[in-house]
Amino acid sequence: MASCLAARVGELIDLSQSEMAALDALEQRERQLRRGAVLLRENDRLGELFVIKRGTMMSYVILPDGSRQILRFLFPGDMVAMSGLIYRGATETVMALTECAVAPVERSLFAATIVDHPRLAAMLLALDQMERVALTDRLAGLGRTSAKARVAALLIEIRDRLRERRAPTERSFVLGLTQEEIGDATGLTAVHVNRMLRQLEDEGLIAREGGRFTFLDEQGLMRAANHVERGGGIDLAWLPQGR
Amino acid sequence: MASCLAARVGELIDLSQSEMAALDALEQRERQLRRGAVLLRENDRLGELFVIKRGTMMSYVILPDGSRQILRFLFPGDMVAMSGLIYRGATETVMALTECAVAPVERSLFAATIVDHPRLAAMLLALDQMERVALTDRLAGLGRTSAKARVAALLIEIRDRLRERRAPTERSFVLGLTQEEIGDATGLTAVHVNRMLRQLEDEGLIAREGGRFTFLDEQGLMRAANHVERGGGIDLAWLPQGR
DNA sequence: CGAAGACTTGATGCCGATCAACAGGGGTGG
DNA sequence: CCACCCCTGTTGATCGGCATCAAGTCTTCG
Repeated sequence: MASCLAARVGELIDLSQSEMAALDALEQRERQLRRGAVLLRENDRLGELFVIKRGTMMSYVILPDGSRQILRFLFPGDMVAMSGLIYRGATETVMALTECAVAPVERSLFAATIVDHPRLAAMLLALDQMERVALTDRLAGLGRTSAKARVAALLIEIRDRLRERRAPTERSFVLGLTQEEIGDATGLTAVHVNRMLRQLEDEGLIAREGGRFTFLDEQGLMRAANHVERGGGIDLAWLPQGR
Repeated sequence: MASCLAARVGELIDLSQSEMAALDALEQRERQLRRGAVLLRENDRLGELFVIKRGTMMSYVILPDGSRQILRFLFPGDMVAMSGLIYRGATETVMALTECAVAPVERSLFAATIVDHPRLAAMLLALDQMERVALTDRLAGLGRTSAKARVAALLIEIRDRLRERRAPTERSFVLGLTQEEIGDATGLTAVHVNRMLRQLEDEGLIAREGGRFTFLDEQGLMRAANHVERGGGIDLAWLPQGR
């Protein structure tokens, strides 16, 4: 399929021909990234933003004391470096977790798309809000939940994101993260992440073999994670007419 | 001044007459809130969003175990319940910290504004990004910094937000939060917040009298907070033409 | 085959939570 | 107008969760 952005947006609304063409146009160019490659580094000046076409990435910041906080995991159809819309320098580092392909988008082209397609502008705002809610959920997790809950929540989040684009029938999935990375995302040490995974395993909530995870007791895992379901009720009736 | 949103956006770009009128139109209605009043509760169905006109508010979630995580503090010109653009139910509770006035905005009017004024739509995206960056900074703080750093960072953040709209010359400010609220924002207990404030005081970084704070050693406080300056370099040259 | 990275497990220590007690103050009702 | 009470702030004592340090295994890749 041509446009990953169109696929993402198309799950929420029916796109017009010209809207689809506009989104396609954003992803004309393509750039390959090898596993571990850095797409952009904090404070890099950047004149473009990116749409992820294939693979998974992550973004993070490094604090003065050298510790790392992973901010988000990125999947096909996600936009990267949107904060470049306002800040001159990148606010986070973005790195490929797997082989990836991204589409660079000039800011001027982005602006033109907003002007020509108001409904797409509204959808971008809406997608931003979904991401903001995901961020606040994680914020609440970091501030107020136990180590076990945070690890469980991360497993669920990644599984759900992977499912969006793959067969939802798969009983298991490959996480694709080291325990150190899980720790940097959840605010824990790699050692403690290991213990929490073992505990989840001992309690019969998950199974592991290599990097592959299986949820044995999905209900129990959700409970352990303090998981809040957000699916219930998307409402886009207010959107303007498509063009 | 009529429109708080116009004031906020106007700090970043020069608005046209018709853009200013459009933003004014969003804030026609006004609703008063008393200190402690709840504007909306998590899971409330809502058909509108709000612009804060006067006062300060906060938004939070309550976790299954009863603990509270404060997600953001809201000031005049901020938009509330933008996540209502996509979720049918509110994702956070919003409460007034002081006497407040808010302007309810119908989603349909919001949509019309986006269509008529593409540059305003782009600015809303940009403002969203500023907020997203603030959120990720706080995420990194919660995940990776000490209790003292988090409290110091909160003091700086609130001071800066208050300064945007008041005399930047004031040496001191009224925080307007209880220590319990500081704790719920930083992921700490009220007791420990108290100790951290005392420590900052003993180290000569801040002074307190009643609810009024003074920064005695701003450099030292920033260092203690792991503060990252984001001001350096706003770039909005890519924006489309105003109408 | 060697080396580096990822995973695992145990021992110990510290930061921040929890429990507890008391002081001050402001609002409310009698 | 006063008495009471609840909320907020303050400080001490103790506890526990997660970090830190350390050692060893397994895997992967050059």
